[in-house]
Amino acid sequence: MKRVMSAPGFAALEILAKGRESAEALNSMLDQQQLPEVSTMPHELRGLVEQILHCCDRALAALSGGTGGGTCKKRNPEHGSPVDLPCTMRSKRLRVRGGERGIQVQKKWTMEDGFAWRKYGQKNIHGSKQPRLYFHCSYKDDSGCMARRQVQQSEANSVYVITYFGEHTCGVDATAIGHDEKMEQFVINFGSGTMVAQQSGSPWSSCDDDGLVVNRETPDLCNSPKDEEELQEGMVAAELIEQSTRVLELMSMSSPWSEHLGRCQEWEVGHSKSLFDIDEFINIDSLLQ
DNA sequence: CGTATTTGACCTCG
DNA sequence: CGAGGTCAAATACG
Repeated sequence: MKRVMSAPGFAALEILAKGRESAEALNSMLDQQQLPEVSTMPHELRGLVEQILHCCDRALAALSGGTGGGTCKKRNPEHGSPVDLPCTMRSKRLRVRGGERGIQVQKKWTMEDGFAWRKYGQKNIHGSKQPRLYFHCSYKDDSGCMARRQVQQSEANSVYVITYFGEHTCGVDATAIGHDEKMEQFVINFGSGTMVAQQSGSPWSSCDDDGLVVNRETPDLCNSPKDEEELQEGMVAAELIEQSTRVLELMSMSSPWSEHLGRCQEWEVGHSKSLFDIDEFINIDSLLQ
C-alpha cells in the first residue's frame, strides 16, 4: 500500500526545502559576484549549485508522498452517472481540493525537474497574468503513478513556482534519458560548454537535463515501484551529497572563493545558513536510510 | 498513425 | 456563484 512518510522522511523534506532555499540564495550570490576572473571556477561552481537545486527538486518530488495525494478518490468509481450527460464526462472527476497539501519549490530557469510529466490542463488564475499549468506523471497510465504538479510562472521574472502533489510510484526518472534539447536549454544558462564537457569525466552516475549523465542499469524501473522508489531516493540523495561536497571543496580551495565563502558565512548569520545547510545535505543520507 | 498538447466543459469547494 | 482542478475531444506533431 501507500508508503507512509516516516519522521526521518519529514526531517529530510524540511532539510531539503531549507537547503534548496539556501542553494538558490547561493546561486543569486553567484549572479552578483564581482570576483576577479577565476578560470572556469565560477562556471563549475555555478553548475554545481544548479545541480544541487535540481537534485533538491527531484528529492523533494521523490519524498513528497504522504501529502494526501494518494488519497484522491474517484467520485464515481463505476459509470453510474447522472442522466443528462454522457457517462464519460462524469465518471472520472477527482476530488482534490480541501486539505491536500503540496510541496512547493521555486525554479529559476526551467520548470524541468528530472521527471517526465504530461500536461493535462491549463488555467488562468484569478489575479495572476500567467496561467497555471497542470501536469501528471507521464507514467500515470502505465504504472498508476499519481504524482502531479502545478507550475506557475511568476510575472516579475522567470521563476517557476512548482507545487508537487502525491508521490512518484513509477520509480522512473524518465526525462533523465535522452533529452538533448532540454540539456542545451540548461547549458545555455551557464554561458559555456563547461557542463557538457564535464559529462564524460563525471564520477556521477546519473544524468539529467542539467547536463549530468545517467547510467541506469535497470531499463524499466516501473516494475517494482516500492524498492525502486527507495533506490531512486537513495540515488538522488547520493547525487546531492556528492555535489554539495564538491561545492564546499571548490569554495574552500581557491582564495577568491574563500573570500566568497566568507561572504556566504556572513550571510549565513543573517539568513538561513547556506553552508550549514549544505553540510546538512551531506548528512541527509543517514536520514534516508 | 500513435502520442502529446490544447482547450472548453464539467465538477467540487468555499 | 466564482475560482480552481480535472477530464477528454479536438488538434498538432513526429
